[in-house]
Amino acid sequence: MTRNAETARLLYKVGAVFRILEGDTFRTRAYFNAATAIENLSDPIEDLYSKNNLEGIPGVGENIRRYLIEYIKHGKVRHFESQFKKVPAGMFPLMDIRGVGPITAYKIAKKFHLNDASSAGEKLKKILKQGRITEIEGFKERTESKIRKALEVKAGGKQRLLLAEALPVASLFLDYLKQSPLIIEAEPLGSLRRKLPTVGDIDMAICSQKPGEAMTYALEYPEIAHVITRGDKVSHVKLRSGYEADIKNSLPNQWGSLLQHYTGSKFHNIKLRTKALGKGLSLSEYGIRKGKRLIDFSTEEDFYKFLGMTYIPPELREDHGEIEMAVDSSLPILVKESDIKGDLHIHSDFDFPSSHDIGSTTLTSILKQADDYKYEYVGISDHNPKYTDLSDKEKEKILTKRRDYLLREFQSYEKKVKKRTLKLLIGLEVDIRPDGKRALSDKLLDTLDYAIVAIHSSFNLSVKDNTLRILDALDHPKAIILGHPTGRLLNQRDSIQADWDKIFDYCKSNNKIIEINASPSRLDLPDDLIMEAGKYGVKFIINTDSHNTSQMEFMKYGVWQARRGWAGRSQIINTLSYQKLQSVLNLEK
DNA sequence: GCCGTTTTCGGCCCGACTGTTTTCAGTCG
Repeated sequence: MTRNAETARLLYKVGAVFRILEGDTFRTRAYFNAATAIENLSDPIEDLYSKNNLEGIPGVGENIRRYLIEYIKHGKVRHFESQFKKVPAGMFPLMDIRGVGPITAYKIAKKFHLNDASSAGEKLKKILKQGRITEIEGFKERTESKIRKALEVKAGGKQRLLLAEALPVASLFLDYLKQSPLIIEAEPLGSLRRKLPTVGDIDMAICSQKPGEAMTYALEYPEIAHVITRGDKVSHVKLRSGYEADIKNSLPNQWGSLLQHYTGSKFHNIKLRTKALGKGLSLSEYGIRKGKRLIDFSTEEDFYKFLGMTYIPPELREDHGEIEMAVDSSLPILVKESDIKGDLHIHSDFDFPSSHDIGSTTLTSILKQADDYKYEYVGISDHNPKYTDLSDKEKEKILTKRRDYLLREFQSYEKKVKKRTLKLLIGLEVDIRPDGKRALSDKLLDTLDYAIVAIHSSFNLSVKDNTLRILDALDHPKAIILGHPTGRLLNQRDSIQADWDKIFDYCKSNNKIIEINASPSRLDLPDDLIMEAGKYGVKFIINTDSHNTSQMEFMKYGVWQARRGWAGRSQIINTLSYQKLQSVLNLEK
């Protein structure tokens, strides 16, 4: 568990205790809100603390901030510890079960003396087996079976899905839904629609004149393993693939309100509704209530327009200032997939002693794919030759051979298609060594059109060392792109620690380009850092890092990621024409 | 406990679904 997740969990626990001890739902909500906000931070909370930035966390006020500082400094909070002693510790793990909140967990833990967090789960299973849950007042057989079912679902649960794993699952579901004449429209919702790099479950909206019948049809989807909750308006199911899905239902005249409501994010909606309340308007998935009148919205555009705002693209709906800017009509015009004119991070199948994996498809098929996408240029950037084991002479030989091979293939492709529109650039992805040296000599670097420098080892260095090694590695005219900057692998490896302000400042001053790596398991730079870099005026390039031709379609994930970071076309250099790109990369004509 | 285009006091997004009761509490997103 990351430090942020641990901190969030602590606050959830405290909130739960206040719910039990004082019945104060608002104080509980305050702690839960703070916990959610910290969970969603992408900077580690200790970094914010050391930069004196804790004030910026929404929902964290003076009191919680003080407790957080105590927690960061000492690993615990005295006030919290004394509160925890007043409830059985076994209640907390029970709250991880769907449908079990603070009060249910407390009642179970209290009744059966679950005073130890580590054994509470096993003890609960035993109690369920013996059918003893009904000994608690107000708990009948249905509650018992609900908890039992939730435990089964939890046991078969999976971690968050990559967006690229979720979209195909969603798309099959959409195909099924759209087959029915009852269903006029179907759309993904939630984090899937906001294009978060990972999503928790697969939410679907359906639009029908006969919502009840449409829901019945949706629940007959053969991929549904079982229905967890079922309603005319909302149902929750578990798919055979192990993933959970929500299905929401709407009439056509309320379709816009429904999409808006369930696309979220939660923070975006809370801000929107709080602001609307000030004008005497109450927002819901059914529309906007003004006094006794409910106003319908069949499109989201009309919904936002009624509130005096321009349309806010789903990728921006995180309460990062988009609501205020939509009121002023000052939202940025975001980059689109059709703006992209090339991809400079593609690995070819040229076979040599490479420091990392080589690509698996020929240059010809890469060029053909690029032509299909109507690109103006592609750049091949294989990994550098092995750093050790090879002499500089041998490396030079390899790189010359590679250049000859690529040019020969390129010319033969041009002849075949009888046109000369697509341009080829020959680059290289060069390792940043732990000490900041590049894994290629300056002399060989000069033979390239450009180099992408990137970290591939020693991810756990200090903030200072990582910052220094990145700045050192960029200090050469050909080392112009910083590849997958944080090195994160979603669900697998955290981002490196570095002083990003310093790096962005350097990039802006020295015309270095930051890569937004579109590989679905990377999506690196993270969205909040894209926003941060954007404030410095740094330019980006969206690259796929393709190791075979089929991965070139990942460009759309990079574009979505850029949009989540508020990036417009003018900030992305691979929206430029080839001529302008040459000047950005300092290429001789 | 948080927070401010009715505010430093007095509200706190909004509604669905479930279970146990018949008007509501708990949980979820």
